[in-house]
Amino acid sequence: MSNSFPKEEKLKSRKLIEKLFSDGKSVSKFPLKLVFIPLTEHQSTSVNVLAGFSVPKRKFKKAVDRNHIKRLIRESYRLQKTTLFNNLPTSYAFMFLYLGKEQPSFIQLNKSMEQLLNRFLKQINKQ
RNA sequence: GUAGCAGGCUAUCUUAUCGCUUUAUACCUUGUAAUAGGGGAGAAGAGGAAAGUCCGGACACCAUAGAGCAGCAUAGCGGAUAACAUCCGUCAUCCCGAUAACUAUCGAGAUAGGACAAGUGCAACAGAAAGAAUGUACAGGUAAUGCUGUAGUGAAAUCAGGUAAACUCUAUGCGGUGCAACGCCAUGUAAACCAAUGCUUGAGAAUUGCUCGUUCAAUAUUGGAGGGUAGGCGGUUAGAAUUGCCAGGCAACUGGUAAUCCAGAUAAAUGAUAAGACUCGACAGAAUCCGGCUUACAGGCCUGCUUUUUUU
RNA sequence: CGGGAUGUAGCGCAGUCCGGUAGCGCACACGGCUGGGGGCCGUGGGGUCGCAGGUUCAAAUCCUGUCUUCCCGA
Repeated sequence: MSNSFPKEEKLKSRKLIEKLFSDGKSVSKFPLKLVFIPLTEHQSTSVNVLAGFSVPKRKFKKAVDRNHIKRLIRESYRLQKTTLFNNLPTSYAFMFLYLGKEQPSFIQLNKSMEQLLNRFLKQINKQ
């Protein structure tokens, strides 16, 4: 049950996304980059994290490739988000970006995701 | 059997676990009930090109949608179609191959294929001369003359010359904007909206590129409830639909009948892991919906024609 | 979803409207001026005009299709 990734946990609001890119901070571990921003109280719901995924069109011209990479990232996030939620004090909005130029394998992506989330937690705890 | 060409069909599969989108019965809770909330067994879930956006429609709104000009598109003839620049048939012209022999027949293919007997323009080099023109050599001819033939230049040389994928003319068609169209709800700022009345001006503004025409029009009073904002719902998938059979037609296609329901997302749903099979898997991801065209593309299957080999 | 531009020599551009010779600058090669370099002067080489097809006697130019790159609007 905890591994599911329903609609409510997806980042959908256009305003929130714009605010995320203008005011948000970022952590990166090649080939992934995470942009995040804390959610204010009235924005936060029962959900811990709102997450979105993006692959630039400039690097992957074919829609099939972009879709596939987004699916891989989403799958990797879905499998690892439980441990993240256990250590999070407040709610956040996430946007994952893919920076690489080639099609990744799921195993590589999974490792990168693990390291990326650890770096994120460290940065949070410093503050 | 082999190789090639053309056309059509197909587009890896199986199992388990975790997850995504749509739909959803039983069930649980509140409640008299309608209903509301929870729940989630099961079912369904990208393409032949979903692509390029090159044509044609459907559908929606705009009443300043009218008239004229301009502009754009099409172009043998006949048919199909909702419509088309698509498709089918056919004629003509051109090209290739075979037969046959200097002219036809057969097969395969290509064609933006109306008009230069309305006007305007254009034709490098060569050539006397490229269109209100005339001339060299030889020959012929005349009362006389480029009057006639041949040579020569050129893609084209006197003939109602060529050229319209040159302007143009003829015929036919085309209102504009596009689902982010458009309708509704919620939130909520503010007087930027609408109607009526009255007043002044006819300046200015609006529209399809232009003209005509048309419409609006400062401010004030009264009345109405509108305007902006991508937050949500509808539009949104049952259709010029698919499949089978029968009938009509040379064909494109049409009619009848039976059965079926076959994606509907909205930062945007198909993936991951493990195992197995084979021929080892190409190009590639729906976004309002259809009909075409074009482009990309591994393998497999079917049909027809041609080449060559073997057997009868 | 809609609209527009671009492609010509190694690089940057003109020529395309209105069809007949492909040109300019930088760079490159050779020669000269100088004792040498730089600089200047002269000469020269180098282009499938993105690709395919068509119209035409003739196409970078006209027409059709297609590909690449880039930009704009919602």
